[in-house]
Amino acid sequence: MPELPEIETIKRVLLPQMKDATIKTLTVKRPEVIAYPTAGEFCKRLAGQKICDVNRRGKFLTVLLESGDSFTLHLRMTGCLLVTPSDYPAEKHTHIVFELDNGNEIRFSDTRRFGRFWFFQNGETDSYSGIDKLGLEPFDRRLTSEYLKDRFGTRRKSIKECLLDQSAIAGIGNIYSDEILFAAKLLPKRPANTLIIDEWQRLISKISEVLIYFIEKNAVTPEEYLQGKGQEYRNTPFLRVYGNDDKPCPICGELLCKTVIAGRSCVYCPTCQGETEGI
DNA sequence: CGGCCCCTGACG
DNA sequence: CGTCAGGGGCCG
Repeated sequence: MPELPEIETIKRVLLPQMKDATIKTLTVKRPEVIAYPTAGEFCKRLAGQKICDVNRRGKFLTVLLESGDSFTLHLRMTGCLLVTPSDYPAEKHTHIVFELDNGNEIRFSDTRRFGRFWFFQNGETDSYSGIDKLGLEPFDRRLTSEYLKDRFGTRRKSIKECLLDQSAIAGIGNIYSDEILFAAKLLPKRPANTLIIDEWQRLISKISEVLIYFIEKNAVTPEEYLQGKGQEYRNTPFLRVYGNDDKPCPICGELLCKTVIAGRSCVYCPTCQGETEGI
């Protein structure tokens, strides 16, 4: 469910609520959500630790502890993190509760239970979560048209798939790949090896533009975030194509089309994104 | 690469 | 009832 803009929002909302808090105890109700090392070890190691920072990398969050230990998490499709007063009613499917020394709790809930946590001791290398296989952050200055052309320029795979490839660019998912391609006026199914340098350039500039736009649109206060159960802050009204199939294109008014690319649903405007300009 | 897996819930 | 969902991993 959440992509880079949502993860960034979660980080911004939760960091001030977690920073400098100490984890008194924690409860893991579903051991399978702890991918490394084990649920028992996860609880034992984290109890008593003080939180000093939260970082985002792609769609991952890493919580840094004063000791130098850390834990990394990925929310996958339906994962949700909330900081709540300890007497706040619990969400269904709450799998981990961190009891903090400031009267609050960090709660992880996840309907589909795809989300995962990994714990690492100070100095231990994370070769488990997949965070080490991520490509460039979308706002990295090294993300240039040359970088993408080198990586994908001779490949036939669609540019939609290129955007979803976390080992090339980290953080773009199915919603924002559609939004970025719409903004860049490029057909999602275009094979990467047919793009000219100007088109790569356009794609690059729209990647950061669209993601920054949605990070801003998603901004919420901690109160609003909690009120919306960590879900409702997502500003679907601002999406221009995703979820709007069979509705008119916001630019030209033609009906948007829906298709499937690499097993993922994909919405685009055949006119604005240039159906006629060569597949 | 496609296909199937992990899960629950919403919707047709 | 079947299909689909914004995640990723694994398998042949």
